[in-house]
Amino acid sequence: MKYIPAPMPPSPHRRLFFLLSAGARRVQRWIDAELAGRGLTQAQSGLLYFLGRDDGALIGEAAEALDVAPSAMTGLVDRMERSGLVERRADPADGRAQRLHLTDRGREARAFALDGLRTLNATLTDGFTEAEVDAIARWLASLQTRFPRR
Amino acid sequence: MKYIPAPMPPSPHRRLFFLLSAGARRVQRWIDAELAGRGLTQAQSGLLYFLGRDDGALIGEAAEALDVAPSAMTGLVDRMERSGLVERRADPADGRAQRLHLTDRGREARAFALDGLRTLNATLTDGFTEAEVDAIARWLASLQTRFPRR
DNA sequence: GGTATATACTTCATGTACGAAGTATCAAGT
DNA sequence: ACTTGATACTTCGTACATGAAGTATATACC
Repeated sequence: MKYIPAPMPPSPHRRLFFLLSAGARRVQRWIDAELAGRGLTQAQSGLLYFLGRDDGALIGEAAEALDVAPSAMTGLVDRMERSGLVERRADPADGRAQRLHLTDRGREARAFALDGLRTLNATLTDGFTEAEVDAIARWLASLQTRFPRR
Repeated sequence: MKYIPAPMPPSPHRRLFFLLSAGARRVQRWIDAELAGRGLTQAQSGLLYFLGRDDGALIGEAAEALDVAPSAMTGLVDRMERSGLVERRADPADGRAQRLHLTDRGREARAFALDGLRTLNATLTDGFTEAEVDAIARWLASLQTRFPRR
């Protein structure tokens, strides 16, 4: 007997929350697949994007800009340093700080990743009016203030 | 020098996608914290919810309903079986199948979790008009069809 | 009945994320 | 100079998610 994938029941208990987390995972999977050819991932594209604008940023700054925990950024940088996309350089003025820099490979990868992100963001607004997109964006942005860190 | 946590730059490259994944993580963290007192997590609340309606479902059916990979469901069930919330029972008619059932503790936990989910979903619509919520819900639901599995 | 394919699930390797706790360094106040 | 506290980062344990590959059982066809 085949299971019919009903898009999660009438009952509203899980409604918006479920749609949000399931939707985010779907999109993430899609961009991950898009980037996989170059050995990149969604999270890595975020750091590449950020460092293209803020080369030499601290790990904590990158974590804040991408809204992840500092410990998550440590791991991300570890993996990206291993694959030669970024490098850590000790800050000469502050013994605690590690400044992040794109490598040449990182800059190439970034160009590729931004292409994918551009396409994705265009697709995401497809079929919705400007007013709707605006409401959606405001709603998503409001989550940042309504569900604060800490 | 203090880093000003600009909510991710003017450039729209990462705009909606970033808001979506960051927003989903924020909300997830919030409900995880809410449930942590009872040793529950967001993902576990999903399975509790589902089994309350579909007790005796197959692992694959649960995976489909919650939109996760079957292998992810295996792990989730492992953890929840360890903490005594659900149990696997071999299907007498099909040697491959494992039917999932809530335990008594699972049923209690479910009631608690649904409370949190109810509150969360109410909060999520706060401050937005019915038309806006409708657009948001339609947009989120559209992700399922626009970014299909596989 | 015997083989081929499909199905249900598990295992493994990898990536991402969190919080709590640890280390090292810097900055302030005394 | 000496604590005291804040800051920058790392490490550790846990949870969750994926895809690829494996095992076992069912089913369909000849």
